[in-house]
Amino acid sequence: MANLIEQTAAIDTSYLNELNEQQRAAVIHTEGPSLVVAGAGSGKTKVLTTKIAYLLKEKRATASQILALTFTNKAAAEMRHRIERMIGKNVQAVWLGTFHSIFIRLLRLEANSLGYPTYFSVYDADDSKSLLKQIIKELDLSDQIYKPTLLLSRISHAKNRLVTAAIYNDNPHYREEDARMQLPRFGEIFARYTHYCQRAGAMDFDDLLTQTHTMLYTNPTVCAKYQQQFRYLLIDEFQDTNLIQYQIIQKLAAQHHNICVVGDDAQSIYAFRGADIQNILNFTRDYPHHHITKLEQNYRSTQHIVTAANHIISHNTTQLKKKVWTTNKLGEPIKIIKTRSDLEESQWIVQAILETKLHNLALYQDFAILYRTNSQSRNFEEALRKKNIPYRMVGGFSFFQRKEIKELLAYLRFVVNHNDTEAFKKIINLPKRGIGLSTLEKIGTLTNEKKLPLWELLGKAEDFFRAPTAEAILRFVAFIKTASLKLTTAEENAYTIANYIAKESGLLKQLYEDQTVEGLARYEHIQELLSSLKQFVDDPNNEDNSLASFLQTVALMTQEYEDDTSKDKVTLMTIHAAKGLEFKYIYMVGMEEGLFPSARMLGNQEELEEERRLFYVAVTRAQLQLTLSYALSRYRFGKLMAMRPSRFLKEISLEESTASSNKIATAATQRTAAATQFMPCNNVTTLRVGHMVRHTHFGKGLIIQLLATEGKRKAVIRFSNNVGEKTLLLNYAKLELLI
DNA sequence: CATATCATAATTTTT
DNA sequence: TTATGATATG
Repeated sequence: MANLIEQTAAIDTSYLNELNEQQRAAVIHTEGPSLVVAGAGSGKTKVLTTKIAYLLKEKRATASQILALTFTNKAAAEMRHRIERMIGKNVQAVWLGTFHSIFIRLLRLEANSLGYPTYFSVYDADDSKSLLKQIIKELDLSDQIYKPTLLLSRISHAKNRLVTAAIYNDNPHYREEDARMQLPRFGEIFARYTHYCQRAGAMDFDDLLTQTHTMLYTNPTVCAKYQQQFRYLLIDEFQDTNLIQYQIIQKLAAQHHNICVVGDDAQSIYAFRGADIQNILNFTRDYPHHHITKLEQNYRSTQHIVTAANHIISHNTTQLKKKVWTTNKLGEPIKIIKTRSDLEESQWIVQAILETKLHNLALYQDFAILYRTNSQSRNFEEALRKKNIPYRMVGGFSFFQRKEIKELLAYLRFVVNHNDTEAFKKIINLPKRGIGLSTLEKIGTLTNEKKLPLWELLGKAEDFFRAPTAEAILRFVAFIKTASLKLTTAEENAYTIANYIAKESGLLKQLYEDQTVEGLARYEHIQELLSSLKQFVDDPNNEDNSLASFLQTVALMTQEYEDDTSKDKVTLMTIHAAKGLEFKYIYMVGMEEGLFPSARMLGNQEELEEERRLFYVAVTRAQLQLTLSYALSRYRFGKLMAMRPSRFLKEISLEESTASSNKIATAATQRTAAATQFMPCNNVTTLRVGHMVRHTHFGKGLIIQLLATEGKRKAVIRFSNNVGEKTLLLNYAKLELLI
């Protein structure tokens, strides 16, 4: 017995000892509400994962008593991985996942009482927009004024403030607002959208939150069950939660009150989606007896980077008091690069990566190029390809958003849920069955007029359509029936059924016959989807390996997440996608007014401050070196536009060293701009033996040797005009590269 | 109903 | 510039 205690203690200290004082305080304070304000790079994930391990080992919590909510799938996967490494066993039973995925799990059990089928469909943003387009058409409105994207975001905001369509239409205040926005019929659209989703047995992303909220606030039995079960709640990225998420969390924690929220107000970048930094303040107000810990020591970045980040965020007026500091070394000053065009920018960055890699013996995976918008990636991709540099792009389109994948998934969805209208719209004429736009429109009107569910109406096709159309529809219906019958048989599983559907629908055949490169790739993708489905079915950790469960899981995979981070590649991504990550060398590109901060965000102070927080996030991704670049001209919408440097560049520093190095960089590029293809600056890594350079005092010279002593890089340069050979410190020498 | 051609809008960020 | 959607034609 004594032996056992000793052993446990030994294990505990070993992992708690890796924490600093504040981190440890955050971990061992398990009972009662607790707020952890975690600065960038302060070991937030470490605290969360250690805390879960601590709860399991020390507090004897069972895995299923712990609910840990993250914002992205990637964060959840990473946490699970780290916990498992820490305690050396599988922690599948811990309720660890994104808000949306965990809520789907809760909802599935109660869907019927909420008026949905158990295996409701999940509409992604495309489905929602397509549905809105249909509604706009039905109401005979112009999609120039009633833009689907705009409508969807308004609906989303309403829902996330707990405003349903019914509440919306009852409140004259909203109608006035719509009139002001020149969208007088928005309320009507909202109501119809809600109705159609319900009728299709489908929830959109926001419904996953609102329905969970409804379930917990209206069904005391269900609510009590989960309040009882979840002894410990942990919330990651708390600053990004919205009102509805916060209220759900509160409700779930109402019995045990063991709720630990971790966040950084400086990194709140999802206000556009309804996230509310006020939630952090609300938390301290709602739980007056909370425990608070501030993690302020940064372990990630150099002093230069931490200082710059602090300067940036100090320009925001709304923020919690916090001082991020580090004992890391000073590091390289932050570089600012000016180029003439977006093309040159990409070429310069790629060249700099190659040279930094050589000089510092770095790997490609140590580098990341960050940008504000996905559309900026193209130039960089081309430049990287030209130099044969391996790269990976995070975000953009995910595997599950490929056309062919969505098509097969739509088939599967429709087999599971016969009223999934959006899935139906995708597949009814794929492959061609002679059912076109007018038939589809007629089906839409009929479901409204006859008040028939889609599936029933299809079954009665003969009553409503001419013979050839009706026959085509009935053949389709028969096929779906056969496929869905297999769902109930024991010999079949999700994989075999999907296989059957892919083959018998003609989808696979159609792709197989397409012998173009793209066609072959699409065929491969389908095979890939099928094999991932097989994996899903065979996974012993999977409680529910039904086809429906697979579809719900996959619906939330909107971001590409690859496991092959092991491969040595340069990473390209948006700042949003970079959140939570770190790289030795960060290139933050496109630092231009109108691009970053985005022109759309210049409207008000709050939006500008969110852009600034976004910049803060970008800067704090860097461990060793940060390079910021901007171009004086850029192609946008196919037109060449003149650009000005971003206001954020002025905000990074009042500090001497950085400021002077900025001057150097800028000056050098200006002088060489006219003469060269490239835009070299005082980036010392650009220099090579044999290069001709110009020094401000000594004039033209030839580099005959490059040295590095005591970490200081020097160059031996033979100057013309009687100056002779000089050894110069590259950090200080003002050199201009001549090609 | 299917296909080809033309016009036009788009670039914020994501579960 | 590119991608998507509307329109005209077969």
